[in-house]
Amino acid sequence: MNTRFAVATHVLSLLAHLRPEAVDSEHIAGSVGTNPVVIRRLLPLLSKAGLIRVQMGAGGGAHLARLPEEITLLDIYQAISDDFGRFGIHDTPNPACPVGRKVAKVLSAEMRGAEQALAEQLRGRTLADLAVEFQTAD
Amino acid sequence: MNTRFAVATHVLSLLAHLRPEAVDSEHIAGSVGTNPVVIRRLLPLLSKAGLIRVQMGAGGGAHLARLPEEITLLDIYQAISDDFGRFGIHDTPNPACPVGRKVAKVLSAEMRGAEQALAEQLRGRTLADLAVEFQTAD
DNA sequence: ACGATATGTAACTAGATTAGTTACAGATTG
DNA sequence: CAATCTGTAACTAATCTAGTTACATATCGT
Repeated sequence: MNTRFAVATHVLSLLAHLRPEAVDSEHIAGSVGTNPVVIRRLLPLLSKAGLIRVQMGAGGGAHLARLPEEITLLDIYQAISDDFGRFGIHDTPNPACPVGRKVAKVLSAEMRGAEQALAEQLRGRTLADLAVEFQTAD
Repeated sequence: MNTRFAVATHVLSLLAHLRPEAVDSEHIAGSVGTNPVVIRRLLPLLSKAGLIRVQMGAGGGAHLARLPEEITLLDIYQAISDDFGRFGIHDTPNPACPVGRKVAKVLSAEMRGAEQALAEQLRGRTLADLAVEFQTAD
């Protein structure tokens, strides 16, 4: 299973919690429960998306580049998704069949619609919304 | 990549196209461009979901159990999704961390919301809608 | 300048998942 | 009873993910 979205959201929630302090990959990994290298492979993706800033060297680490209310779950989803889409389409349909000839075009349109609905939901939730959830009683 | 949703939708669109004729797995596989066994592994899932009826033996095959306008893409999506979820959650967060302690609960709620938005979009599209797309000019 | 510290990244391993394939038992038809 | 078709087991190859070790590079503080 792909846990990158969960780990990325965990990391950013942690950075929001400790803001504006810079946190190193070992500390983050301790909270996530994984290896620091797994975190260090994730940080460049979040950095390129403009969600965090990372500093190398002694005293370095990662911190949020924006306010928690300005980072949506869609930002995170897009940052860790290479291109887009978790729906795959089979690649060798039969062009001699009326269905096979157009299935790629028809299905990709449907999948775009589905991804769009997913994206709109994620766009409506921010790290600040999640922070409230983290603070409620168990 | 997971192409089961695409293949399942292809199969059902083909059965809608050839309705009410029963189609065997070899014929279906010829349209999809795969091995008949791949299709035969899919048919029981669609059958259990009540989308098709399958008959063994000579002259057998699969045919739609409902009208195309009564089969939604959500029906298909749920039929082929073992339990649920395109999102995975990492399994060993640190319970000593305020974020790690609640991350599974908070994230699963967000993921449910995202899946729900996806489901609502898929619920609004039927095999009959797709049939129109298959019939438009190239 | 230098030593300590932290990221970025390559390389490798193990495990899970997917699709494809062969083979065959069981069901159904005529 | 012979032909046909599904259901399913077993195996392979390819791909993906996470975890791990190792190290080059960058940065800070003294």
